Amino acid sequence: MARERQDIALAVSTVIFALRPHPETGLSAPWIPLVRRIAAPFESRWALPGGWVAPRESLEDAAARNLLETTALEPTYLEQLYAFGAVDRSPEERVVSVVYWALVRADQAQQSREGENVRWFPADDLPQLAFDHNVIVDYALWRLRTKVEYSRIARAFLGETFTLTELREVHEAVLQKPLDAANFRRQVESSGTLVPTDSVVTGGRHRPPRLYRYNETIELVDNGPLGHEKTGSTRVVS
Amino acid sequence: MARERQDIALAVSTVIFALRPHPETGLSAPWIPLVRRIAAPFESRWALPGGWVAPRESLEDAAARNLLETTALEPTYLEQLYAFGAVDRSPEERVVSVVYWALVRADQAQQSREGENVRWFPADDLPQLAFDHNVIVDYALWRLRTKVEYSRIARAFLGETFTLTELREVHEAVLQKPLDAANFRRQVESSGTLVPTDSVVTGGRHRPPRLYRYNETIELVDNGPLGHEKTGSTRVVS
DNA sequence: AGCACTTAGGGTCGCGGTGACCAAAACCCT
DNA sequence: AGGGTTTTGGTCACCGCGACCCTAAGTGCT
Repeated sequence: MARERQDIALAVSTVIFALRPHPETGLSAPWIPLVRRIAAPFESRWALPGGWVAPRESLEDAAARNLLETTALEPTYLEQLYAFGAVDRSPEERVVSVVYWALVRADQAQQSREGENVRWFPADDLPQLAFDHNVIVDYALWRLRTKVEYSRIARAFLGETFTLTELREVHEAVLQKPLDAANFRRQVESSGTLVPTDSVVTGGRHRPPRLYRYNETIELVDNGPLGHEKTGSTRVVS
Repeated sequence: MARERQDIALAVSTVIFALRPHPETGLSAPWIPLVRRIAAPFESRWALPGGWVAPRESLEDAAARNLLETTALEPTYLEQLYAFGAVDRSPEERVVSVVYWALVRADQAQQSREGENVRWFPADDLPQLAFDHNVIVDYALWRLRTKVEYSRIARAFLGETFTLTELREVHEAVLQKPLDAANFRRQVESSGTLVPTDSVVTGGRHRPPRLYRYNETIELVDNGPLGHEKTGSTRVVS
């Protein structure tokens, strides 16, 4: 089964989500960082951060590396989204892109050097992007919204401990709709994914809320075909 | 952003499901075809059908083509599963495999020339396969089972029209558990995905069941990022 | 013809989860 | 001390689902 030269370039791109106040509503909403292309094709258009896969790194490692290089971000969550392989996605060259999606905390997003070539945009209000990247972002947004309801990815937007209101606000930001505080509490309590700590947060002019942490002994519903083993050198911080 | 030679081979493999009676229980269950490798690495091991992506064909087209070439099958359903890209998946060469999963009807599976190099196995009882293919099949099976509950993929195992009992038996075969006939009926009826025809099936020694067909006007819940547009020359038969 | 048999198809009922809404608790600030 | 604000718990109607029962309508046998 000898193989001829394929001349198919293998790229990795990542849709990175962080939560920030939306410029219009003022409510927290998903934002993503884009990089401005400085070469053809689609020169000067905004595009997803990405790059080529090195010969001796896994796809996930490539995604994490490109993320770090272009936006200086280390995600708290990273998952494969889809492999895009239409023949005419890129003019001239044949490029297959394996796209990942990632979540970062707001404080991490602050650190990312924003400038002429990297800028954050509200995920629901993007300019026309290079390649098929608008379609990709829409799909990533759909996955984020469906998955936040049955998985535990909201933790990736939060610190080690958090109040139920903070967790609820993450869900509200992702789903873009208000949730009943009391019902939300019961849901997460009965799901068993949360463990109450002994501490509460004082200082607000209201009843001090309890701090919770995630129950590490519970499995994620769906963490892909590779289960839990981290491949290669990727380290997902908790 | 000049790119060096990557020397990463891009392959496509497919997990093909058909329903057949299980050798032990006798009940209908998922089977998949495997091909025997005739070259290193993993020579003489069973493996998923697949091959290299041609420079000017989409990933989906490549999957459909390899399917046809190796097993003479045309799937009624074809969807991307995952891109596997660990560095050491294949000894020697660096191979990234975009894996698809497909559904074929039992009568189609009959046609597939079975022989020394192609054989069907019960999906839950496989030998040790080449590469990471055991993991891949397990993941595909998981996807099939979760998706049959909220999507309409069961139609891919059936003909144009079918009775509710036939549809239920497909679900039972996939989920490997019996379902209540009355409750199943209400579920699919209230979902609106089915349209009753005027015909019934006579000949059985019992009340003749009505034939149904799928409601084409209803959208699939999740058909991937590319929506419904068929890319390239892939023709998925109905 | 009539009866037995078999599957189709419909009815009922209890349970659990969800959402809408209300009420109390606990803290801060004035 | 009292008002304001958020947390936290309670109630209740509703819906979907599963378990279970019953009737409908054919075939084939006697």
